Amino acid sequence: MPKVIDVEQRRTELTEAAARVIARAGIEAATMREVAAEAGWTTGALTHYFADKRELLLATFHASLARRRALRPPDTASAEQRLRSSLEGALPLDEERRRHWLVTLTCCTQASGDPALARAQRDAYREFRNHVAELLTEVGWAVSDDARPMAERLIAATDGVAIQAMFDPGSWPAARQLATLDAVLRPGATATTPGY
Amino acid sequence: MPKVIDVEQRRTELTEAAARVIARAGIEAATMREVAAEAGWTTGALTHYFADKRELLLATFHASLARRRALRPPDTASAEQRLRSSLEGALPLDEERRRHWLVTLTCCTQASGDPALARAQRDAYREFRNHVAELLTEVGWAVSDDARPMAERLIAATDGVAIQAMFDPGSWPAARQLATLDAVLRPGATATTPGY
Amino acid sequence: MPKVIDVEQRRTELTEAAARVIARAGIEAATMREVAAEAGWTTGALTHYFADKRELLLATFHASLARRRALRPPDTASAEQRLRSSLEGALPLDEERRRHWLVTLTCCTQASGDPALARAQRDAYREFRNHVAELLTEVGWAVSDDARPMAERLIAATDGVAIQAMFDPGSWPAARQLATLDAVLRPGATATTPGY
Amino acid sequence: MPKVIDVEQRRTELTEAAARVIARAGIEAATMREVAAEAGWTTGALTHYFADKRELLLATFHASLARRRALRPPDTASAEQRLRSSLEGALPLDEERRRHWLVTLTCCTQASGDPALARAQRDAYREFRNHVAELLTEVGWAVSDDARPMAERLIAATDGVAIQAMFDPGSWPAARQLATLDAVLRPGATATTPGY
DNA sequence: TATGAATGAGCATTCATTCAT
DNA sequence: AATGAATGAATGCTCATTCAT
Repeated sequence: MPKVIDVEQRRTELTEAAARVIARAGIEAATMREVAAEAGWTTGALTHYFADKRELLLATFHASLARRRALRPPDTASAEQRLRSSLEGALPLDEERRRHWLVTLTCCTQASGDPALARAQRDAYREFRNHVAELLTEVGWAVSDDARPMAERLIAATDGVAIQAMFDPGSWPAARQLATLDAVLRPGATATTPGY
Repeated sequence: MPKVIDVEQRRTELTEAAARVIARAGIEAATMREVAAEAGWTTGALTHYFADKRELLLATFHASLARRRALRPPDTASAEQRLRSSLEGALPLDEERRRHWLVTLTCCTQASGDPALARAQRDAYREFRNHVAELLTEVGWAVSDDARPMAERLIAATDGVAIQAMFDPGSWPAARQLATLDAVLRPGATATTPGY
Repeated sequence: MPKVIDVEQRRTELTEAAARVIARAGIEAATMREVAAEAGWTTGALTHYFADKRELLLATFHASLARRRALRPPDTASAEQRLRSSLEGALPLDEERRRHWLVTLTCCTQASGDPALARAQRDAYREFRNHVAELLTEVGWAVSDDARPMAERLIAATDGVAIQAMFDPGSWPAARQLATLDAVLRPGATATTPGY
Repeated sequence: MPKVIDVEQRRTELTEAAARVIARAGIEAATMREVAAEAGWTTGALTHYFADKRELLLATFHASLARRRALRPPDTASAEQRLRSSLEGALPLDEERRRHWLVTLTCCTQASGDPALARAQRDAYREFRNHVAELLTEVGWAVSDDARPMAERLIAATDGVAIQAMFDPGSWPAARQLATLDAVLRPGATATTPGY
């Protein structure tokens, strides 16, 4: 009898290696050889777990898209804590989260030519939006129909900070990203524009 | 006497072809052959205007990054109009602006491994931030030190909508993106969260 | 005690699977994986019975070359019947015989670079020639020195029809191949060319 | 302006190199690298003239199939000479003709899985059969309906010798092949079997 | 005995690049 | 200025083979 292998764990090992390579050097550098080397395997091993490169990349993107969900805190936490935590998961506060943003953005740029990828990306986004909307209702900041647009505004404020932090990491250390998120979440938060 | 060629115009032609290919099929599909074909030239012609592929891509990304600036309305318009117009340039309202977002995001994912690209991207972002801050001062919504953080909040709100529109175009037709931008810009705009 | 396996029978199973693959899709398609799958085994099992691919193919070719001999009718039949039967075995009258011609021809094209194969092929041919010559003597159509050239003419007439049937199966249904063989074998057969 | 190249001649150079490799070491050895090296080029050059390997092999087989026709003597020769010459073209009398038989047989073994190849092979055979039939009529050995079956018998006798010579070259030096063809072509040729 | 995980060499093909024209 | 022939180093992928189980 051959060795017993945990196929799912091995696949995760490999997609995480792929994510690291994509984040470090871009999608063009994510060759089968390079990903295999990053994971500590040979090319041949990769093809045992993924029929071809497309399948490897699709799995890598799916894993990255699913990550926001995976990082959510347990339901035992307060709704407000869970809301903040979900949004923090969308900020490039450390190397790992920065990596996942890079993989997500790479996924986005690849999605143009790949309907399956476009669908995965859209569904992951919608799921996140619904999740935030539910938490807003739970917290009591929104009721029914208000929840979705408010979720969109919150996600916009967060992703907007995230994008700026991706474009200019020097201007956006983690503390500053968090402070900005704080200001956005503080009850009675200042309007985007001063209004009067 | 050799033919007189407008070198800059030819380079622009070629980087725009590259941008179209990148937006349509991703950076991996942006081969010298493909870009040349898209522009209606042969591979050899490309190498007359760009020493190698790296230079072509760098020029393509630079052109895309410079675009927000290029689309700004003339100074004859009112400051408020110019502010709105600058921000609208950052929304994927049509195919062209969607294309430029794809190229910008591709640039971002490539910047990890390319300091020159990272610098270009950071500088373009800062220039945009300063531009928005200046307009906010001009409009009278901000004074001195307030201007930059307010510009960041505005850009966050705009880029955040843009990112959502990139991830889920179906949910974000142009009208809805514009309406969201309107709400953000409206004097006395509602806070992100309901506040009091 | 380990299972008792009929090694020879297993080897035959496997070489027949190899022959089917070669006939169906050519020698290039005859990979270890494909042959194993055709036989209903895994690759690893193949290596228990054949040290490597070369050995498997050699055995496959040997088996195919030996086939004309294997199909001969028992000695109890009349010499004339045995002669006809031997020659019929060299015509692609059905799928199985067509398959064996394909394997034999594949063997022939491989023999150029493989002296062992060339020798096996030559010996099988000579054995067949001697067999036909003996039958011709037994039948009384030839005596001593005449037998071999006459056997060669008979084999030429048969193999020549076989080759035409391989090249253009549509023109050579089994009945027509047999009729041609009949004409060749009929006492007082018409000369190849009309002669006088 | 780039170098002017005779594309057809270059393609011929390359298919002849492919034929040499196939004849020398079999279809499996006919890799792009090996064929390119045989022709004195690099792999990249091959792909300028053939879109892929399939196209190269198809062209190689077509060229080999067309060869019998190419070797025919001019129409100025007597019909009998032309008949003999056409049939001699089908005997592996020298290295070159032996090579073409190997390529033809390889083509035959590959045709099973490739309808285009099967068609090319069948058509080449039929063309040859018609050609021989016409010559038989011209020579006066056959009239109308007799021509085709007689052509088939002649081709069978020739191809049959050819196959035996391919299987056992040691037994079939050129002189012996020619002598056998002589006997077949001699007016009043001895019947295949002794008859009465 | 038989499996299938793993290897690493080799395959067809694509690519950026060079260069004679 | 522009071409496209030619190069040779990748690339994704397949393969025969090995070996722990």
